[in-house]
Amino acid sequence: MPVRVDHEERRRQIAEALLRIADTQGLQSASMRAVAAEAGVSLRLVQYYFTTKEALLLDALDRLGGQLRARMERWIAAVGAPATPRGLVTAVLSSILPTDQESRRITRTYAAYYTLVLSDPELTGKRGTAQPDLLESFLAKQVRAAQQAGEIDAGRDPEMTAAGLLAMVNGLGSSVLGGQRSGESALTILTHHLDELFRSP
Amino acid sequence: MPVRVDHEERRRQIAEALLRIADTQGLQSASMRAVAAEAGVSLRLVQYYFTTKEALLLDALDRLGGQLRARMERWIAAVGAPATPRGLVTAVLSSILPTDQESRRITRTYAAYYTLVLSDPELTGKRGTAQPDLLESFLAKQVRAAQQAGEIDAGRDPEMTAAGLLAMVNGLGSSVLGGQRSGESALTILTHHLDELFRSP
DNA sequence: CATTTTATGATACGGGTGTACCGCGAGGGA
DNA sequence: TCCCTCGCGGTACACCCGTATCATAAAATG
Repeated sequence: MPVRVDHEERRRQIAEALLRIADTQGLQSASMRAVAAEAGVSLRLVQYYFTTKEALLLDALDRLGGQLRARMERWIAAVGAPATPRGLVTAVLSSILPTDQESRRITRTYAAYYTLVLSDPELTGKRGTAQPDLLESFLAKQVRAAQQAGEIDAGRDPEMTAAGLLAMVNGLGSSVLGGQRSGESALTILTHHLDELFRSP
Repeated sequence: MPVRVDHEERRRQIAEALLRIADTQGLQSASMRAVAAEAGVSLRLVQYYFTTKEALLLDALDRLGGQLRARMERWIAAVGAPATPRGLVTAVLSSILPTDQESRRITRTYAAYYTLVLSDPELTGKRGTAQPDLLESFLAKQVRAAQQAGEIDAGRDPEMTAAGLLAMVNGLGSSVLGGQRSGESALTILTHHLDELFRSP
Protein backbone atom coordinates (compact mmCIF):
# COMPACT_ATOMS: atom_id res chain seq x y z
CA MET A 1 0.00 0.00 0.00
CA PRO A 2 2.64 2.56 0.90
CA VAL A 3 2.60 4.58 -2.28
CA ARG A 4 4.21 7.98 -2.17
CA VAL A 5 1.94 10.19 -0.10
CA ASP A 6 1.26 13.92 0.29
CA HIS A 7 2.79 14.77 3.65
CA GLU A 8 1.23 18.19 3.95
CA GLU A 9 -2.22 16.81 3.27
CA ARG A 10 -1.81 14.14 5.96
CA ARG A 11 -0.53 16.70 8.45
CA ARG A 12 -3.46 18.96 7.71
CA GLN A 13 -5.89 16.12 8.18
CA ILE A 14 -4.45 15.24 11.56
CA ALA A 15 -4.02 18.79 12.81
CA GLU A 16 -7.60 19.63 11.93
CA ALA A 17 -8.79 16.59 13.83
CA LEU A 18 -6.97 18.04 16.84
CA LEU A 19 -8.67 21.39 16.33
CA ARG A 20 -12.04 19.71 16.05
CA ILE A 21 -11.55 17.97 19.37
CA ALA A 22 -10.22 21.14 20.99
CA ASP A 23 -13.36 22.93 19.84
CA THR A 24 -15.89 20.37 20.96
CA GLN A 25 -14.29 18.82 24.04
CA GLY A 26 -11.39 21.04 24.97
CA LEU A 27 -7.69 20.52 24.59
CA GLN A 28 -7.41 18.29 27.63
CA SER A 29 -9.44 15.69 25.75
CA ALA A 30 -7.17 15.88 22.74
CA SER A 31 -4.93 12.92 23.45
CA MET A 32 -2.83 11.44 20.69
CA ARG A 33 -5.14 8.45 20.55
CA ALA A 34 -8.25 10.61 20.40
CA VAL A 35 -6.76 12.70 17.61
CA ALA A 36 -5.83 9.56 15.71
CA ALA A 37 -9.34 8.20 16.03
CA GLU A 38 -10.90 11.52 15.02
CA ALA A 39 -8.65 11.72 11.97
CA GLY A 40 -9.35 8.09 11.12
CA VAL A 41 -5.73 7.02 11.27
CA SER A 42 -3.66 4.93 13.61
CA LEU A 43 -1.84 6.27 16.63
CA ARG A 44 1.41 5.39 14.91
CA LEU A 45 0.65 7.74 12.04
CA VAL A 46 0.12 10.70 14.34
CA GLN A 47 3.50 9.95 15.82
CA TYR A 48 4.97 9.56 12.38
CA TYR A 49 3.89 12.94 11.04
CA PHE A 50 4.28 14.81 14.31
CA THR A 51 6.86 13.02 16.37
CA THR A 52 5.84 14.69 19.60
CA LYS A 53 2.56 16.02 20.94
CA GLU A 54 3.97 19.47 21.43
CA ALA A 55 4.79 19.66 17.73
CA LEU A 56 1.24 18.68 16.87
CA LEU A 57 -0.16 21.28 19.25
CA LEU A 58 2.02 24.00 17.79
CA ASP A 59 1.28 23.10 14.19
CA ALA A 60 -2.45 23.06 14.84
CA LEU A 61 -2.18 26.45 16.55
CA ASP A 62 -0.49 27.85 13.45
CA ARG A 63 -3.27 26.54 11.29
CA LEU A 64 -5.87 28.02 13.60
CA GLY A 65 -4.19 31.39 13.31
CA GLY A 66 -4.27 31.03 9.55
CA GLN A 67 -7.97 30.30 9.65
CA LEU A 68 -8.67 33.40 11.71
CA ARG A 69 -6.53 35.51 9.39
CA ALA A 70 -8.34 34.14 6.35
CA ARG A 71 -11.68 34.90 7.95
CA MET A 72 -10.69 38.46 8.71
CA GLU A 73 -9.47 38.99 5.18
CA ARG A 74 -12.71 37.61 3.84
CA TRP A 75 -14.69 40.00 5.99
CA ILE A 76 -12.47 42.89 4.99
CA ALA A 77 -12.93 42.04 1.32
CA ALA A 78 -16.67 41.96 1.85
CA VAL A 79 -16.90 45.62 2.86
CA GLY A 80 -16.73 46.61 -0.81
CA ALA A 81 -14.55 48.74 -2.98
CA PRO A 82 -14.37 52.07 -1.15
CA ALA A 83 -12.81 50.68 2.02
CA THR A 84 -13.66 53.32 4.58
CA PRO A 85 -11.90 53.28 7.95
CA ARG A 86 -15.20 52.63 9.64
CA GLY A 87 -15.90 49.68 7.37
CA LEU A 88 -12.48 48.19 8.04
CA VAL A 89 -12.70 48.60 11.79
CA THR A 90 -16.18 47.15 11.86
CA ALA A 91 -15.17 44.22 9.68
CA VAL A 92 -12.10 43.34 11.71
CA LEU A 93 -13.79 43.59 15.08
CA SER A 94 -17.00 41.81 14.21
CA SER A 95 -15.13 39.03 12.42
CA ILE A 96 -13.59 38.14 15.78
CA LEU A 97 -16.86 38.07 17.67
CA PRO A 98 -18.34 34.56 18.03
CA THR A 99 -21.55 35.17 16.15
CA ASP A 100 -21.66 32.41 13.56
CA GLN A 101 -20.55 28.83 13.69
CA GLU A 102 -17.10 29.38 12.25
CA SER A 103 -16.17 32.24 14.54
CA ARG A 104 -17.56 30.39 17.52
CA ARG A 105 -15.39 27.44 16.64
CA ILE A 106 -12.30 29.59 16.21
CA THR A 107 -12.88 31.54 19.39
CA ARG A 108 -13.56 28.43 21.42
CA THR A 109 -10.46 26.75 20.14
CA TYR A 110 -8.32 29.79 20.85
CA ALA A 111 -9.75 29.83 24.35
CA ALA A 112 -8.73 26.20 24.73
CA TYR A 113 -5.17 27.17 23.84
CA TYR A 114 -5.24 30.18 26.10
CA THR A 115 -4.89 28.42 29.43
CA LEU A 116 -2.36 26.09 27.90
CA VAL A 117 -0.17 29.07 27.06
CA LEU A 118 -0.76 30.55 30.51
CA SER A 119 0.51 27.46 32.28
CA ASP A 120 3.41 26.92 29.88
CA PRO A 121 4.47 30.28 28.42
CA GLU A 122 7.48 28.99 26.50
CA LEU A 123 5.22 26.68 24.53
CA THR A 124 4.71 29.39 21.95
CA GLY A 125 8.14 30.84 21.35
CA LYS A 126 7.31 34.24 19.91
CA ARG A 127 4.62 32.70 17.75
CA GLY A 128 1.20 34.39 17.69
CA THR A 129 2.33 36.95 20.23
CA ALA A 130 3.00 39.58 17.61
CA GLN A 131 -0.34 39.24 15.89
CA PRO A 132 -2.50 41.07 18.45
CA ASP A 133 -0.07 43.98 18.39
CA LEU A 134 -0.30 44.13 14.61
CA LEU A 135 -4.08 44.14 14.80
CA GLU A 136 -4.01 46.87 17.37
CA SER A 137 -1.78 49.15 15.35
CA PHE A 138 -3.86 48.48 12.26
CA LEU A 139 -6.96 49.59 14.14
CA ALA A 140 -5.15 52.64 15.49
CA LYS A 141 -4.18 53.58 11.93
CA GLN A 142 -7.80 53.40 10.83
CA VAL A 143 -8.85 55.52 13.77
CA ARG A 144 -6.32 58.15 12.78
CA ALA A 145 -7.54 58.09 9.18
CA ALA A 146 -11.12 58.53 10.36
CA GLN A 147 -10.03 61.45 12.49
CA GLN A 148 -8.48 63.18 9.50
CA ALA A 149 -11.69 62.57 7.59
CA GLY A 150 -13.60 64.20 10.42
CA GLU A 151 -15.51 61.04 11.30
CA ILE A 152 -14.02 60.70 14.75
CA ASP A 153 -13.46 63.40 17.36
CA ALA A 154 -9.87 64.55 17.01
CA GLY A 155 -9.49 64.57 20.78
CA ARG A 156 -9.48 60.78 20.99
CA ASP A 157 -6.23 58.93 21.43
CA PRO A 158 -5.98 56.43 18.54
CA GLU A 159 -3.84 53.88 20.35
CA MET A 160 -5.97 53.93 23.48
CA THR A 161 -9.14 53.70 21.44
CA ALA A 162 -7.84 50.78 19.40
CA ALA A 163 -6.63 48.92 22.46
CA GLY A 164 -9.93 49.48 24.22
CA LEU A 165 -11.95 48.24 21.30
CA LEU A 166 -9.87 45.13 20.85
CA ALA A 167 -10.01 44.33 24.54
CA MET A 168 -13.74 44.88 24.57
CA VAL A 169 -14.25 42.50 21.69
CA ASN A 170 -12.13 39.89 23.42
CA GLY A 171 -14.10 40.31 26.62
CA LEU A 172 -17.39 40.13 24.77
CA GLY A 173 -16.23 36.94 23.11
CA SER A 174 -15.41 35.41 26.48
CA SER A 175 -18.83 36.24 27.85
CA VAL A 176 -20.51 34.74 24.80
CA LEU A 177 -18.50 31.55 25.15
CA GLY A 178 -19.26 31.51 28.86
CA GLY A 179 -22.96 31.63 28.05
CA GLN A 180 -23.68 34.93 29.78
CA ARG A 181 -24.54 36.67 26.55
CA SER A 182 -25.68 35.75 23.07
CA GLY A 183 -23.56 36.45 20.03
CA GLU A 184 -26.16 38.86 18.73
CA SER A 185 -26.23 40.94 21.89
CA ALA A 186 -22.43 41.07 21.84
CA LEU A 187 -22.58 42.37 18.29
CA THR A 188 -25.19 44.91 19.36
CA ILE A 189 -22.91 46.17 22.09
CA LEU A 190 -20.00 46.42 19.68
CA THR A 191 -21.92 48.34 17.03
CA HIS A 192 -23.33 50.62 19.70
CA HIS A 193 -19.83 51.58 20.76
CA LEU A 194 -18.73 51.99 17.16
CA ASP A 195 -21.70 54.25 16.51
CA GLU A 196 -20.69 56.34 19.45
CA LEU A 197 -17.09 56.50 18.31
CA PHE A 198 -17.94 57.45 14.72
CA ARG A 199 -20.13 60.44 15.34
CA SER A 200 -18.92 63.85 14.26
CA PRO A 201 -18.44 66.06 17.31
CA MET B 1 -3.15 11.38 66.86
CA PRO B 2 -6.69 11.95 65.68
CA VAL B 3 -7.85 14.65 68.01
CA ARG B 4 -11.08 16.38 67.14
CA VAL B 5 -10.26 18.65 64.24
CA ASP B 6 -11.71 21.75 62.65
CA HIS B 7 -13.22 20.50 59.43
CA GLU B 8 -13.67 23.91 57.86
CA GLU B 9 -10.07 24.79 58.57
CA ARG B 10 -8.82 21.59 56.95
CA ARG B 11 -11.05 22.13 53.94
CA ARG B 12 -9.79 25.65 53.56
CA GLN B 13 -6.20 24.49 53.79
CA ILE B 14 -6.72 21.91 51.06
CA ALA B 15 -8.82 24.10 48.78
CA GLU B 16 -6.27 26.88 48.95
CA ALA B 17 -3.54 24.44 48.04
CA LEU B 18 -5.60 23.65 44.93
CA LEU B 19 -5.92 27.34 44.13
CA ARG B 20 -2.19 27.84 44.59
CA ILE B 21 -1.45 25.10 42.08
CA ALA B 22 -4.09 26.39 39.67
CA ASP B 23 -2.43 29.79 39.85
CA THR B 24 1.15 28.69 39.37
CA GLN B 25 0.83 25.62 37.15
CA GLY B 26 -2.71 25.59 35.86
CA LEU B 27 -5.63 23.41 36.80
CA GLN B 28 -4.47 20.50 34.68
CA SER B 29 -1.55 20.09 37.08
CA ALA B 30 -3.84 20.10 40.08
CA SER B 31 -4.18 16.38 40.63
CA MET B 32 -5.41 15.05 43.94
CA ARG B 33 -1.92 13.91 44.76
CA ALA B 34 -0.39 17.25 43.86
CA VAL B 35 -2.96 19.08 45.98
CA ALA B 36 -2.28 16.73 48.88
CA ALA B 37 1.45 17.34 48.61
CA GLU B 38 0.99 21.11 48.33
CA ALA B 39 -1.29 21.13 51.37
CA GLY B 40 1.13 18.91 53.27
CA VAL B 41 -1.36 16.14 53.88
CA SER B 42 -1.86 12.63 52.58
CA LEU B 43 -3.89 11.77 49.52
CA ARG B 44 -6.36 10.01 51.75
CA LEU B 45 -7.14 13.20 53.62
CA VAL B 46 -8.04 15.05 50.45
CA GLN B 47 -10.43 12.23 49.66
CA TYR B 48 -11.75 12.34 53.19
CA TYR B 49 -12.65 16.01 53.24
CA PHE B 50 -13.72 16.21 49.60
CA THR B 51 -14.85 12.80 48.51
CA THR B 52 -14.57 13.56 44.82
CA LYS B 53 -12.37 15.83 42.78
CA GLU B 54 -15.31 17.70 41.33
CA ALA B 55 -16.40 18.65 44.85
CA LEU B 56 -12.94 19.98 45.58
CA LEU B 57 -12.88 21.96 42.34
CA LEU B 58 -16.27 23.48 43.06
CA ASP B 59 -15.47 24.35 46.66
CA ALA B 60 -12.22 26.00 45.65
CA LEU B 61 -14.05 27.98 42.97
CA ASP B 62 -16.49 29.26 45.58
CA ARG B 63 -13.61 30.36 47.77
CA LEU B 64 -11.97 32.09 44.83
CA GLY B 65 -15.18 33.99 44.17
CA GLY B 66 -15.24 35.01 47.80
CA GLN B 67 -11.69 36.30 47.54
CA LEU B 68 -12.54 38.42 44.52
CA ARG B 69 -15.67 39.75 46.21
CA ALA B 70 -13.68 40.63 49.32
CA ARG B 71 -11.10 42.42 47.21
CA MET B 72 -13.73 44.46 45.43
CA GLU B 73 -15.36 45.43 48.70
CA ARG B 74 -12.00 46.48 50.07
CA TRP B 75 -11.39 48.66 47.02
CA ILE B 76 -14.85 50.12 47.23
CA ALA B 77 -14.38 50.92 50.90
CA ALA B 78 -11.10 52.63 50.03
CA VAL B 79 -12.74 55.30 47.87
CA GLY B 80 -13.76 57.22 50.99
CA ALA B 81 -16.92 58.48 52.56
CA PRO B 82 -18.62 60.38 49.74
CA ALA B 83 -18.92 57.42 47.37
CA THR B 84 -19.35 59.07 44.00
CA PRO B 85 -20.49 56.98 41.04
CA ARG B 86 -17.18 57.61 39.34
CA GLY B 87 -15.29 56.43 42.38
CA LEU B 88 -17.35 53.26 42.62
CA VAL B 89 -17.02 52.43 38.92
CA THR B 90 -13.30 53.06 39.00
CA ALA B 91 -12.84 50.97 42.12
CA VAL B 92 -14.80 48.02 40.82
CA LEU B 93 -13.18 47.94 37.41
CA SER B 94 -9.62 48.50 38.51
CA SER B 95 -9.93 45.95 41.30
CA ILE B 96 -10.46 43.32 38.62
CA LEU B 97 -7.47 44.31 36.53
CA PRO B 98 -4.37 42.18 37.23
CA THR B 99 -2.12 44.95 38.46
CA ASP B 100 -0.83 43.69 41.77
CA GLN B 101 0.11 40.24 42.96
CA GLU B 102 -3.26 39.39 44.50
CA SER B 103 -5.32 40.39 41.49
CA ARG B 104 -2.89 38.66 39.16
CA ARG B 105 -3.31 35.50 41.18
CA ILE B 106 -7.10 35.76 41.20
CA THR B 107 -7.33 36.54 37.50
CA ARG B 108 -4.95 33.75 36.56
CA THR B 109 -6.85 31.25 38.64
CA TYR B 110 -10.17 32.32 37.19
CA ALA B 111 -8.69 31.90 33.74
CA ALA B 112 -7.64 28.40 34.67
CA TYR B 113 -11.24 27.63 35.58
CA TYR B 114 -12.54 29.30 32.46
CA THR B 115 -11.59 26.63 29.94
CA LEU B 116 -12.67 23.98 32.39
CA VAL B 117 -16.15 25.45 32.39
CA LEU B 118 -16.08 25.78 28.61
CA SER B 119 -15.40 22.09 28.11
CA ASP B 120 -17.80 20.98 30.82
CA PRO B 121 -20.58 23.57 31.19
CA GLU B 122 -22.65 21.66 33.74
CA LEU B 123 -19.73 21.68 36.14
CA THR B 124 -20.94 24.95 37.60
CA GLY B 125 -24.66 24.52 38.03
CA LYS B 126 -25.85 28.10 38.21
CA ARG B 127 -22.95 28.98 40.43
CA GLY B 128 -20.95 32.11 39.62
CA THR B 129 -22.97 32.69 36.47
CA ALA B 130 -25.14 35.31 38.07
CA GLN B 131 -22.27 37.33 39.46
CA PRO B 132 -21.15 39.02 36.22
CA ASP B 133 -24.72 40.07 35.53
CA LEU B 134 -24.98 41.57 38.99
CA LEU B 135 -21.74 43.45 38.45
CA GLU B 136 -22.96 44.71 35.11
CA SER B 137 -26.25 46.02 36.47
CA PHE B 138 -24.42 47.61 39.39
CA LEU B 139 -22.19 49.45 36.95
CA ALA B 140 -25.19 50.47 34.85
CA LYS B 141 -26.81 51.90 37.95
CA GLN B 142 -23.74 53.99 38.70
CA VAL B 143 -23.69 55.25 35.12
CA ARG B 144 -27.30 56.33 35.43
CA ALA B 145 -26.58 58.10 38.69
CA ALA B 146 -23.66 59.91 37.08
CA GLN B 147 -25.88 60.94 34.20
CA GLN B 148 -28.39 62.49 36.59
CA ALA B 149 -25.52 64.32 38.27
CA GLY B 150 -24.46 65.64 34.89
CA GLU B 151 -21.12 63.85 34.94
CA ILE B 152 -21.88 61.66 31.96
CA ASP B 153 -23.50 62.61 28.66
CA ALA B 154 -27.19 61.76 28.95
CA GLY B 155 -27.16 60.31 25.45
CA ARG B 156 -25.19 57.25 26.55
CA ASP B 157 -26.96 53.97 27.07
CA PRO B 158 -26.15 52.85 30.63
CA GLU B 159 -26.47 49.12 30.01
CA MET B 160 -24.38 49.21 26.84
CA THR B 161 -21.77 51.36 28.52
CA ALA B 162 -21.56 49.08 31.54
CA ALA B 163 -21.34 45.95 29.41
CA GLY B 164 -18.65 47.51 27.25
CA LEU B 165 -16.57 48.58 30.21
CA LEU B 166 -16.76 45.19 31.88
CA ALA B 167 -15.89 43.38 28.68
CA MET B 168 -12.99 45.75 28.08
CA VAL B 169 -11.60 45.12 31.54
CA ASN B 170 -11.88 41.38 31.01
CA GLY B 171 -10.13 41.65 27.67
CA LEU B 172 -7.42 43.83 29.14
CA GLY B 173 -6.91 41.27 31.88
CA SER B 174 -6.48 38.52 29.32
CA SER B 175 -3.89 40.47 27.42
CA VAL B 176 -1.97 41.19 30.61
CA LEU B 177 -2.00 37.52 31.56
CA GLY B 178 -0.95 36.64 28.02
CA GLY B 179 2.04 38.90 28.38
CA GLN B 180 1.12 41.31 25.60
CA ARG B 181 0.63 44.21 27.94
CA SER B 182 1.74 45.25 31.41
CA GLY B 183 -0.73 45.70 34.22
CA GLU B 184 0.13 49.39 34.38
CA SER B 185 -0.60 50.00 30.71
CA ALA B 186 -3.90 48.18 31.07
CA LEU B 187 -4.78 50.46 33.96
CA THR B 188 -3.77 53.45 31.85
CA ILE B 189 -6.10 52.37 29.09
CA LEU B 190 -8.94 51.86 31.55
CA THR B 191 -8.56 55.25 33.21
CA HIS B 192 -8.28 56.88 29.80
CA HIS B 193 -11.65 55.47 28.82
CA LEU B 194 -13.14 56.42 32.17
CA ASP B 195 -11.85 59.97 31.72
CA GLU B 196 -13.52 60.09 28.36
CA LEU B 197 -16.77 58.75 29.73
CA PHE B 198 -16.88 61.10 32.69
CA ARG B 199 -16.53 64.41 30.90
CA SER B 200 -19.44 66.81 30.88
CA PRO B 201 -20.72 67.28 27.33
C1' DC C 1 -14.93 -0.54 80.69
C1' DA C 2 -17.00 -1.48 76.16
C1' DT C 3 -18.26 0.16 71.90
C1' DT C 4 -18.96 3.21 68.35
C1' DT C 5 -17.37 7.07 65.76
C1' DT C 6 -13.66 10.02 63.88
C1' DA C 7 -9.45 10.97 61.51
C1' DT C 8 -5.96 9.03 59.19
C1' DG C 9 -2.34 5.82 56.89
C1' DA C 10 -1.17 2.52 53.23
C1' DT C 11 -2.03 0.45 49.25
C1' DA C 12 -4.43 -1.56 45.35
C1' DC C 13 -7.20 -1.29 40.97
C1' DG C 14 -8.50 -0.23 36.45
C1' DG C 15 -7.69 2.87 33.02
C1' DG C 16 -5.61 6.56 30.23
C1' DT C 17 -1.20 9.01 28.74
C1' DG C 18 2.96 10.05 25.72
C1' DT C 19 6.59 7.75 23.76
C1' DA C 20 9.59 3.89 22.02
C1' DC C 21 10.37 -0.19 19.66
C1' DC C 22 9.80 -4.08 16.42
C1' DG C 23 8.32 -5.60 12.10
C1' DC C 24 7.09 -5.56 7.30
C1' DG C 25 5.48 -4.78 2.59
C1' DA C 26 5.91 -1.75 -1.26
C1' DG C 27 8.25 1.57 -4.02
C1' DG C 28 12.64 3.82 -6.08
C1' DG C 29 17.64 4.01 -7.08
C1' DA C 30 22.10 1.29 -7.90
C1' DT D 1 18.06 -7.69 -9.42
C1' DC D 2 19.48 -6.07 -4.88
C1' DC D 3 18.94 -2.99 -1.33
C1' DC D 4 17.52 0.86 1.08
C1' DT D 5 14.16 3.88 2.91
C1' DC D 6 9.36 5.26 3.14
C1' DG D 7 4.90 4.64 5.15
C1' DC D 8 2.63 2.38 8.42
C1' DG D 9 0.46 -1.39 11.88
C1' DG D 10 0.84 -3.32 16.40
C1' DT D 11 2.20 -3.31 20.79
C1' DA D 12 4.78 -2.59 24.95
C1' DC D 13 6.63 0.43 28.69
C1' DA D 14 6.63 3.36 32.43
C1' DC D 15 3.95 6.55 34.60
C1' DC D 16 0.07 9.27 36.39
C1' DC D 17 -4.78 9.62 37.32
C1' DG D 18 -9.22 9.31 40.41
C1' DT D 19 -11.27 6.27 43.32
C1' DA D 20 -12.02 2.27 46.46
C1' DT D 21 -10.67 -0.76 50.16
C1' DC D 22 -8.57 -2.32 54.32
C1' DA D 23 -6.61 -1.30 58.63
C1' DT D 24 -6.07 1.25 62.99
C1' DA D 25 -5.36 4.32 66.79
C1' DA D 26 -7.45 7.88 69.37
C1' DA D 27 -11.41 10.06 71.11
C1' DA D 28 -16.29 10.26 72.19
C1' DT D 29 -20.20 7.89 73.99
C1' DG D 30 -22.79 4.61 76.55
